[in-house]
Parts: sequence; C-alpha cells; structure tokens
Amino acid sequence: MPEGHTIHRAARLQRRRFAGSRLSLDSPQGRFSEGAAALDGRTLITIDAYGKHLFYRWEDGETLHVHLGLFGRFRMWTSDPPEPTDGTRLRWRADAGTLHLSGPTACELLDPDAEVAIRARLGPDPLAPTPDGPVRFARGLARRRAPVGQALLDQALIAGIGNVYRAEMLFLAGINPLRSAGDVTTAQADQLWSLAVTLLGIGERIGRIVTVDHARRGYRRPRDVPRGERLYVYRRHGEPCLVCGAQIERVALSGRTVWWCATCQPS
DNA sequence: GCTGCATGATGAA
DNA sequence: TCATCCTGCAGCA
Repeated sequence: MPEGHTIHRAARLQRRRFAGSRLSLDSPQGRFSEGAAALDGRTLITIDAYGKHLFYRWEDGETLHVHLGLFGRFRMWTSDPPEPTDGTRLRWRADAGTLHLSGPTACELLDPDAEVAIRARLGPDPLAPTPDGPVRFARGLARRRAPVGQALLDQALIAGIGNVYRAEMLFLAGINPLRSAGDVTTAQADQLWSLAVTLLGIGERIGRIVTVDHARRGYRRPRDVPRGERLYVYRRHGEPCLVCGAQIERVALSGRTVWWCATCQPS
C-alpha cells in the first residue's frame, strides 16, 4: 500500500478526525508499550507528512515518527472497532474513532535532532511542493550515473516514489528504466516531476494508484477506472501494452522488479 | 496449516 | 549484492 500518496492521505484523514483530541493509546502487541504509555491521555496537535514519513505532534512537544515500510498499514473505524490482531503495534482511541497501526518499519518517539536528520536525507516531495523542488530533482538526476529506474527509488532524489509510481512515471515519460539518469534530458526531468505531482496527487485524493488516462479509456474520473485497468505496466509482464500492444517486459533493478514497454520506452 | 509474495529501507560484506 | 526486519493475505494442500 504505502507510497507517498498513502502517507499524505493518512495524514489528512487522521488529522481531520483526531487533531485537537485527547487520545487513549496502547500497544496491544507490546512492542511500543513505553511510547504508547508516554503519549496516553495527551492531545494530538497535528500530523505532518513528508515523503513516506509521518510526524505526529503532541502537546508538550513530543513527536511520534511512523514509517510504514513495505507492510505497515493503518485501519480506522468510527464505531465498533474489532479486537486488535497480534500484529497491532499501536492502537489509539478517541470519541471520533479508533485507529490501529500494524507492521510499521518505524514507530518511535523522536527527539528534534533525529527528525532533522531524517528530513535532511530526503529529497523534494512532489506532495509537499516548494519552488525549488523541480530544480533540485533535475539537478540530482543529471548528477547520477545509475539507471534512472534505480534513481527514482532513491528517497534522497525525490521523496515518496515507490515501485509502482517509478514504473508508471517512466512509461508515461517514454523513458527506458535502464537509461542512465544523467542522460535524461532537462525537459524529461521536468516531465517526470510533473507526472509525480499529478499522479501522486490523484492517489492522495482517491486512495489508490491510477495512472492510466481515464478519459481516453472511457471513464469520467480516475476513481471510476476498474481494478485491472488502472496501471500501464506495473506487474503486467507478458501482457500487451495498453498503448501499442507490444509485450510488457520486466527486469530487476536495485533489487526490485521494474516493468516497461520496449516499444514505448526504447533504449 | 503451509508457502510465497508484497507499493520499503538498512546495514554488513 | 545479500540478509534482515516489519505483517497480512492469497493460494494451495
């Protein structure tokens, strides 16, 4: 589930439901018992998202850092929450609802220095845009020799891209994932950044990744595109390209599989 | 019940 | 590049 869009969406929905509330926290699994006890009964001020990281601000200045990793997942109920599973690292409850967090890579209290260190190693976030974001991204890309498909997963270059968006962005930009990042033109770098802003924005709004041109495929909105037609190349090895009909290829890159169309993304 | 797999990231070799 | 950590689910017996 979790690329940058999931994180920003979680921040927005949880903020809306819980910001300003006094929360009861515990760790049914027991692996975050001390932290939960430290926060129990305090008021949540707000939640900041950056890249794939979440920072929860509590009264009295505490910060809770959450990173979902590959398996992490939030579940939220407005009424009648189920019993927590064995994997529920953190549970919190307020009048407005109940939240369970399972499987995170990080769920920890953070001192200010540690947060600065985390933020310092992250590149620009297309969902937290600043004026210099596109330029920082383009410069970073131009400086790298690694394949562009590998570079896009580097959170120091662009924060929030994961394996689905990397494959889909490269398809839409017509760039072969194995091409050297440094050989990507400035215009293509700008296009990749714009695609990231647009695609992650759609994902943040509707809660799932849809990268196909919904109008061209006969749907009114991205959210109307049915499962199975939402992506151009991700996990479509051997199937026909939705644009040209050629077979989708795949290759391992920086330990993860990337898919592409050899015709639409020539080397 | 078991196996394998997944939209992530790190540290050692 | 590999091993490791983090869970839940589908697919199978």
